[in-house]
Amino acid sequence: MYNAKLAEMFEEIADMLELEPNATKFEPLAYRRAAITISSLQEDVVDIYKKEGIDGLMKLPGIGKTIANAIKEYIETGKISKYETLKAKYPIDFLGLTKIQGLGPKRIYKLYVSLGVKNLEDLRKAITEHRIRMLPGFGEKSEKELEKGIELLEASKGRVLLGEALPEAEDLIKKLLSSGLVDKAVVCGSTRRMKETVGDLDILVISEKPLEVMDYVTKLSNVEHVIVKGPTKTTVWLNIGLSCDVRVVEKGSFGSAMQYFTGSKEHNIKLRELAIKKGYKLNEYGLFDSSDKNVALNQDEHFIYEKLGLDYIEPEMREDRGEIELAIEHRLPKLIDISDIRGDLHMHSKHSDGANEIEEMVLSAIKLNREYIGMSDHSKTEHVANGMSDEEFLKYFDEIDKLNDKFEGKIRILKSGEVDILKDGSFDLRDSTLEKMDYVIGAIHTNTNMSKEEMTNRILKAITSNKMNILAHPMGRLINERKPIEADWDKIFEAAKDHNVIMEIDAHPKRLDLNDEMILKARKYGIKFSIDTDSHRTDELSFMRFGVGTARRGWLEKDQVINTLPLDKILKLFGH
DNA sequence: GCCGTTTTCGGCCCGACTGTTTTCAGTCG
Repeated sequence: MYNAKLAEMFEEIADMLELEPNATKFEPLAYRRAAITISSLQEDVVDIYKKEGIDGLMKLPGIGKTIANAIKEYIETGKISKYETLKAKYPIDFLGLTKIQGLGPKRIYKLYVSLGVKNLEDLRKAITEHRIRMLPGFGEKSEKELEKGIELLEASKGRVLLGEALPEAEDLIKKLLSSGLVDKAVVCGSTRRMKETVGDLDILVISEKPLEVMDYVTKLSNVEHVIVKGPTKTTVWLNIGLSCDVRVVEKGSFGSAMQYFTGSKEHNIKLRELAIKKGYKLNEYGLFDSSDKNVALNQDEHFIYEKLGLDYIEPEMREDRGEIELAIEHRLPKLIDISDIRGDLHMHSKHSDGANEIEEMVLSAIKLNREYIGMSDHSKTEHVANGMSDEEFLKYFDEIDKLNDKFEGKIRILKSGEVDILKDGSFDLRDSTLEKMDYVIGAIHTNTNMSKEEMTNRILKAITSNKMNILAHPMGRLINERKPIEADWDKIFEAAKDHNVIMEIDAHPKRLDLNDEMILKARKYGIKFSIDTDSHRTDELSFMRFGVGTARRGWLEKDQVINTLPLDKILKLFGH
């Protein structure tokens, strides 16, 4: 997969072009846009090139003849001559150095020319020797800022899981609201878009006392230190290893500010271009007409989209993946909502690796108003998870029967199991055991490094066996920890459609599997999904919102998700 | 360098904050 590498190279070409005196300032922009396109691509550029050649590449947004040819050159020779030429002139590690807060191409070049700084190590040395404060355009303060920047970079865990970021944001908002200084406080940015990982928190505040809010934020107990502080915008470093922007606007701008700070950047750029075409200017303060009058004063986000001729686009869809075009044509999907969820089909108990008894899970589900849950503890191959044998599953089902008697009328507990799909595509339980389940969840936990072809055949065999109803966490990845398995997903989704096998959207914040991009791919096959929490303890049943957020990012509607069905319909779906 | 429901030429999103500047360039999101 060359996508990531190519995106990095284009990013560096852009950095270097910013230093070229005779390059227009729009040329770097073009390379940055190409980098974004390629890094967010679901398909391998090599596949696109093999299938459709240069023309296929040129169909991608922001990629024209020159950049398409550069991609071709890289695929065929492993090099891009433009990159090589520039790199010979600027032998600097831009990729590493631009990661430091406050350091961009121009200042990096200054450091190179005057101090010979080429990389992070050189920079560190120059700082210790106090050589930076001597430079024109730099001072003692800049030197200290860079030192801090390196520290921050090293302390940063990179992108934080949505499951950590969202609760942290909610905590900050609670504090702000109880401060008595703010009228409104909401989370925006990628957290509001429910992106699986979050680079920083964006919090938008309405207040009559912005200066006091800024002071209040910098003094919060979870703030480690202040990165920037102005009259309306403050950036702080939180002790969970994440930075947080707090921005104050006036009441009348709340709608446009929410739109602006929710992003994504790509979505916003497109929206602002559209605004210009319609004779407006869109920014965080409002939507301004040709006489500079804010027509969106005191209006909400819906108004802005409407004024630009679009249907309202839900935050989770705002990624410039075609949603703006659909909104113009009034063809947006009506996204599933958390309130549509009636059941939760995947969870564990003390019978395998869960922390609670079945009954405790049941009580927790009742509190969440679930109509039904599915108990699905591990099967025997999962030794480390204390997986159950056929005999143990029979006892498990007996216990569920008793609990169903006890909780009749309150909730229905379905019998299932997260059954291992073995290396050869068979299951590790007897057919007679599988038949006693209301539905069967199949999962791959072992031999995850098989070749793409072997893995595909393994999964296809399980799907076509007609013994399995749901494929659990299909990609098998753990965010920031474990790579997904390799498989031919087109073949898998096609078979799933033919054999009525449901794809899971595992809502655990570490998994979110299928992820948004794969859901977008899978939905085209017309298959159904199940959003499951895969809970291992009672409090994890609340992970449902992360799964629903991911489904919404994958443009799913209510009727594409089976656990929005009432009990009788879902039993019918499983053939009962 | 890319792109077109005003355009194949002439545009290209927009504003906050910082440091070292006497009026702004660089960086960020």
